[in-house]
Amino acid sequence: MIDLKDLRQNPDKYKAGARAKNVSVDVDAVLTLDERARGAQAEFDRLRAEQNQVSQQIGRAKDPAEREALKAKAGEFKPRLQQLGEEQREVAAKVEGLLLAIPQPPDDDVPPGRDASDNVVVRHWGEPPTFDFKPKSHIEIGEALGLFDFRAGAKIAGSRSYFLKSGGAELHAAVIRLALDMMTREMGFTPMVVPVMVREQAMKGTGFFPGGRDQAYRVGEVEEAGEDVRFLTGTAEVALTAYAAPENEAVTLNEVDLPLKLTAASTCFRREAGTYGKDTAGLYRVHQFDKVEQVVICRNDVAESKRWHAEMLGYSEELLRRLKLPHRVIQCCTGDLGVKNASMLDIETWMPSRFDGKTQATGYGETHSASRLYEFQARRLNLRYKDKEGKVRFCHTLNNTVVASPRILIPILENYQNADGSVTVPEVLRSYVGREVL
RNA sequence: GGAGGCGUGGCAGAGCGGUUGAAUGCGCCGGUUUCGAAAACCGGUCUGCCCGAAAGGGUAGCGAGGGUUCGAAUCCUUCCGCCUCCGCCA
Repeated sequence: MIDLKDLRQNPDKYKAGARAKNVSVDVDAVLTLDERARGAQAEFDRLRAEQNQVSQQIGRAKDPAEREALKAKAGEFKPRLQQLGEEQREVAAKVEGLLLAIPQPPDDDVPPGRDASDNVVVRHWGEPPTFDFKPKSHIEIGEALGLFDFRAGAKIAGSRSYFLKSGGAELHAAVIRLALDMMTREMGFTPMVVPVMVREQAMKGTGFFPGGRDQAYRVGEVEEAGEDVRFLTGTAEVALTAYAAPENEAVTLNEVDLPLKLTAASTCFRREAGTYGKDTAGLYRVHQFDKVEQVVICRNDVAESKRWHAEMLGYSEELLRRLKLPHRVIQCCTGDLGVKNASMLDIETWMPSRFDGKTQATGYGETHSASRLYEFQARRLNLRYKDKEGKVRFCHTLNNTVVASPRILIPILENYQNADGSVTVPEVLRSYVGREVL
């Protein structure tokens, strides 16, 4: 949610922002409607003030006849007030609806571009390995070693489903555990176990709805709101970010409480609607996976947000360095940001099976995504804190993947494969897996 | 699944149709007092929107939404949450 006041003052900023993000919105329509809503509100307030005065006289009046006369007088305000109230409510709801769709303008440091092809490589780490044998894909490796079973997955749960087995399941648990341990023991994040089935309000508040409604699985038998309907989250970001937000208007946080550094491993559910035919084989694009997510809720300070963004990106890079997986950092261009981000950096990890043998860029697959949202989510969630001067302000929120598995198993299996078909377990995972070779 | 109760400011807790943004206590901030502190005393202490340069004023808000009424924290209604008892299941 963007700031309506700011939209009034700087409409061009938001028009340009939407254009840069390839989102079409009618900013002027919002402003026109907003003006109407405020007009109705102002008149309502004025009339109401008059009515209140008369009403208070009724309370004080002793003489019954006088009371009746005053009642009649006060009653005259009613129809007009009702009409104005209705108009105000109606128009305000429309404004709210439109406002939800207006994207957060990209930050100045985001390169302009149409889509993912205009993203900018920021840095590389590690050299893609060369093999003196014909390297296999993770699918071939895993099937040969009995690490997973796609046929059973499809039979039991449909396409894009899988079973992890023995070494595959162990490797999966190991990366999740490694990531959690690093974030909590070394980076000072608070470990959380969070709901993955949430109310619509949490999805809206974190900015996934209304835009991403078709990406979420809905749980519950009844259509009507309030009747046991929940949504499965596609990331722990939803619960972790909404965690600190009160359901009422009350301020819960104080500046000294910030920053909140939260991490959670959670199962993530994604419908992957509109991706038919894309990455259909293997572990790359699946409906259900586990992910360790990091969320930071900090003070309303652009410089601090930027610092955290870089910091959080660094944690994920650190994990990949420990796993010794070659990767590169991508600054997403304006057109690739989505509605809610001010800036987003992805990490892509080397996956030999994706490499076309010619263009190196083809060998990298997305494994991480670090978002900087400023007030966007906090406004929707009403996530606020009291600063040192006692002023109530919206928090800033950020999030980033620490690791998502089984997707991360693709680079692990493919980069660590041996000529004999076995896979060497990365050193940092050995204590978790309990052996050196799969 | 059935029956009942509850939801008020940072916290505790009154109010149950009339000038109540809301008594009282605690906490917090400022002041007086003190060599300093405690205690005591005095004052202040919510948020959104609108008007205003500001001081200030108007309006809305007592879990959330809707309704009744000249007027609602107080009545009705739907939803959300919590608690107690019974049933069911672990």
